[in-house]
Amino acid sequence: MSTLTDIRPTSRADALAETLLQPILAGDWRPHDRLPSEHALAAQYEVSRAVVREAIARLKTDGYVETRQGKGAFVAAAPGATAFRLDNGEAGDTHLLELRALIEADCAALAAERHTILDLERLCAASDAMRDAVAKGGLGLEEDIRFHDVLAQAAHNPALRRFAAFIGRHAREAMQLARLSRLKEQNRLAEIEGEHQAIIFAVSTRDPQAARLAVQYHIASGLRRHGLS
Amino acid sequence: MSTLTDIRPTSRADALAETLLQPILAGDWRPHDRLPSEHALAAQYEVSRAVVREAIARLKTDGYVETRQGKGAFVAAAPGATAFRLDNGEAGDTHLLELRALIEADCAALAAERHTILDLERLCAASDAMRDAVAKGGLGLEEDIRFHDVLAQAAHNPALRRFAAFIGRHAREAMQLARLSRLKEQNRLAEIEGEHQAIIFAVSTRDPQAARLAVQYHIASGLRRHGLS
DNA sequence: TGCTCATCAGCTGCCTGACAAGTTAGCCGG
DNA sequence: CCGGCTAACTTGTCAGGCAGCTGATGAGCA
Repeated sequence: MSTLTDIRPTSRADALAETLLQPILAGDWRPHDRLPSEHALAAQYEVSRAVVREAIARLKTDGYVETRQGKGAFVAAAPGATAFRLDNGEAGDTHLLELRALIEADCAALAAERHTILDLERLCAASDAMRDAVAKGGLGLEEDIRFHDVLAQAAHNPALRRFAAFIGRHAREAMQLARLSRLKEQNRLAEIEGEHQAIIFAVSTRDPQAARLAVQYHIASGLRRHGLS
Repeated sequence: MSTLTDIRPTSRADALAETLLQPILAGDWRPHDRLPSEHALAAQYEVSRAVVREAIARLKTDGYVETRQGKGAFVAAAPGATAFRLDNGEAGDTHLLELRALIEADCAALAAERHTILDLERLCAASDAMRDAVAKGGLGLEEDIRFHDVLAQAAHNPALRRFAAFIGRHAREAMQLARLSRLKEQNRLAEIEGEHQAIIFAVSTRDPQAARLAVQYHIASGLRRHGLS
């Protein structure tokens, strides 16, 4: 009945986890509903109990199901509430890049309001480090990441900073599809430097709106540089 | 050597996953490093291979390790990049509530630029539904969630909408600690209705800045109503 | 010497069967 | 009718084994 034994996209456990997730996402299995027992699932999908356990373990870590020894497995009260996951197909999505731009702009706006002297010094240092890296012939990718993290740090909101790092990493992966290295040939790395300076200036003048606009321009320019706009 | 067999915080697999996560987070195990084999880990921590497999499966779904059949398990290139997870202790954090306010404001700003007639109709319908629910003596919690989701939908960015739902759920959990039901006694549910109307108006006039401010005021008022500001 | 290729040890993926521990429902005796 | 006990579930854990894949080793050949 099942095709799990025939096609194997990844592993049996992954496939089964995906299969079991559907009724939960679709709402066919409501919160607090009991899932079939591991034994029943193993029989139904023609896999061993170990595979079922691994699939359920994955759904557990994602917060979709909860298990209690002796009682069974249940759909969690708030399915999917523990982790925010980006689909693989979503990488490279323009919506993802836009979300990153919004978050970074929020970081800049908050940074404009709350930054300390130390934050400004760190921002300048990060910008200088990137300029040096570019001057030495590198791409300055690590330094660019560092600059944006320092900006997020200046917003003084750890949750925001963590999410900015998370979304930024995915957005960068998406952009790498567009051949980062060719930026070097076109000598456009200097543009980035100038945009970073504009962000620092907007933040230093404690102008949230200007900081937001500076970041939005910076991200949009990045997309244009990568031919993604 | 190990205490896993003595104390059991949750399950052996959970405990082992936590144990194995530490060297990764601390940087002792660098990306692309190979983990000890399942057999070696089972011997080292005095558990069965099934427990080791389940622990590693959990680290896999969180994106900390990758496994390849015949080669072994390796620290992922970008540990923790696949899922954004909120610690339990973070619920109720003011930083989390602020992050939610930023995201909702972004939703409103985008909605102001991109909303369609249908979006406006849905917004009004959601607002009406909440007013009806309150009129009938309810709290209108479900309807309130619906209103904010419709607003996020009007931004026409699925990734943003998903994250808004994710962060909103956590923020609501945090606020429930502050006894939502006492809002009813103080007859403050009408305030929410008015603030929703203000958001709808700002969106309908296609004024991103006004929409952003309207949401920020709405969230801040919500915090004040719950005594969290 | 240098190259090719078969063999093999080790690893993960998966399976089977079993026991331990917790829960629940029903039966039985009072 | 009620309370306690048992039996039949459930998940958690264990042991052992086979299959498929990988990398290295070493024999054989040019």
